[in-house]
Amino acid sequence: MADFMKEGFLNHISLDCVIFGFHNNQLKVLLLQMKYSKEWALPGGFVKETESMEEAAARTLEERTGLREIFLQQFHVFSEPKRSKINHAVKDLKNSGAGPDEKWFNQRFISVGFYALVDFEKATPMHDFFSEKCEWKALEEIDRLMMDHNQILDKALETLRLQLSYLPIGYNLLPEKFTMPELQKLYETLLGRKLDRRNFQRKILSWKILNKLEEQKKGGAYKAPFLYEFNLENYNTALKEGLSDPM
Amino acid sequence: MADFMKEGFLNHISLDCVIFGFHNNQLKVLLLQMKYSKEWALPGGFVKETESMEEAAARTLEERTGLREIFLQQFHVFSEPKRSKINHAVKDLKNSGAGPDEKWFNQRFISVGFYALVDFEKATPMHDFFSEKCEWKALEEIDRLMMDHNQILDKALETLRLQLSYLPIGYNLLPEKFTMPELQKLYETLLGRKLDRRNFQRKILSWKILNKLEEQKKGGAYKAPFLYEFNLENYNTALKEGLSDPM
DNA sequence: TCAAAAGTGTTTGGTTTACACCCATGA
DNA sequence: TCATGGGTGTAAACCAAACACTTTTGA
Repeated sequence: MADFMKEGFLNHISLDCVIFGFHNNQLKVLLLQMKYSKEWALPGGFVKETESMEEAAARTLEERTGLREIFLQQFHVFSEPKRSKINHAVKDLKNSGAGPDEKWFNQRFISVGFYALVDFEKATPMHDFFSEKCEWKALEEIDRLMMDHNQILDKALETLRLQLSYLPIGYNLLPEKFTMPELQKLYETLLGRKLDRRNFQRKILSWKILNKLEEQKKGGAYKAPFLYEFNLENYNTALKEGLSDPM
Repeated sequence: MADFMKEGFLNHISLDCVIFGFHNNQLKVLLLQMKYSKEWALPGGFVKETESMEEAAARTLEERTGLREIFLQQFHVFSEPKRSKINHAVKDLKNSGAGPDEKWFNQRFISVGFYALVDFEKATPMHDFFSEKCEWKALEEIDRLMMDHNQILDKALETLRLQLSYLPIGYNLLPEKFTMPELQKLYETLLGRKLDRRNFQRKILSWKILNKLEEQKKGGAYKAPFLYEFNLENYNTALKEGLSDPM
């Protein structure tokens, strides 16, 4: 493990991933708990000499979740010289006797933030060499994170909310088939407020990114809601061209 | 000049600035012409060990224009491993006998793109050590740029257009006092389409970011338009909080 | 048969778009 | 005096927000 410290990875450059999932009507984020300090942190990674940032982020995402071909987007660069000391000094590896890692982690990193939207059910959380746990945490239960990771998370959320108005969201966050109330819950959770059922449905349907299917949910009590799936062709078009135009 | 090659600057990390100005009803961009290859390029820079990316970008902007306290914002990271070879190999410094610079420029750079909006009249274009000219170019007259700088410029424009719908724009791009038709021309140029005079005025005024002044323009033929200035207090509030909310 | 959730349509109000007339100025 | 650009108001169209009734289901 220690050999990547010297060869093959670019100095000074890292990335952090804010991986969002949706479960039990809650927005969740995948976090790692570090081995020594027990601090919680966003999954991060470094960039190989042959990779673009996007490829490095996709690799990191795959290493932590097993997932590929995921919506993954850079949203901000975090570059304060003291950013590694923002919450408290990194007691973790620096004082852990980790040996050759120490030099690597002691350098200054400029980190590119990425966010990803993944299917909670399909992800298999896997921790890395420096952490002992990898878990989904609901937004509300997230407290202090390592370094400036709280800021990174906040910025990711802010970006996600902004994108909600001009990009389709939901594919990768929801299972293949889902109901309109489920999709609405997702939007409500992301926006942090209630939406009108009927107006929501009208608006979403006007985007033509859904295919309506048959009935469902013997499991659920009360009237069975219809199932929908994303119309990937239209969905991807909307991803490229946006849902509405400015001004 | 050559000493920064080794000490004080971070390896692998650079920044490029897309500096927009507005003059003669045209959107212009500040470009450098390189000494040897004669290629045109965006002004770029590197990051000192003690600087954030934002500070490095502000320094670069000041070095090329003499301006400080300018609207300056990161918009994307360009990280393709081969990005320096996208238009054609950098014949420039690599084959120029520049000596110690050669190693520095031959490394792979991950570049953070920034864009700035500046007052054309106040800027004093100054070229750097590697270039022989620094000039404003209207968008239409910009042809082939060095490396991936065409992509960087395109992405900057795209970002600027998006921001137009939720951020106030114009302060720093226009002189202190300006007329409504001038502001409209700016918007039309940025958006690339004509807008209705009356609707435009109503919309802008509803944002409460302008102060109306007295008459003007003995210089101009025909009816003299009113002058406006930005109401900085409201302008800055709008910058922070946005002009409209999504969904 | 009732409570809770889901399906659907209509009314209303605000915003955006389209459009026309008058005024000031220099040629 | 006329062509050009600038100032202003109003009607129509469109979209978003508010809202109510019916259906289904399990208890």
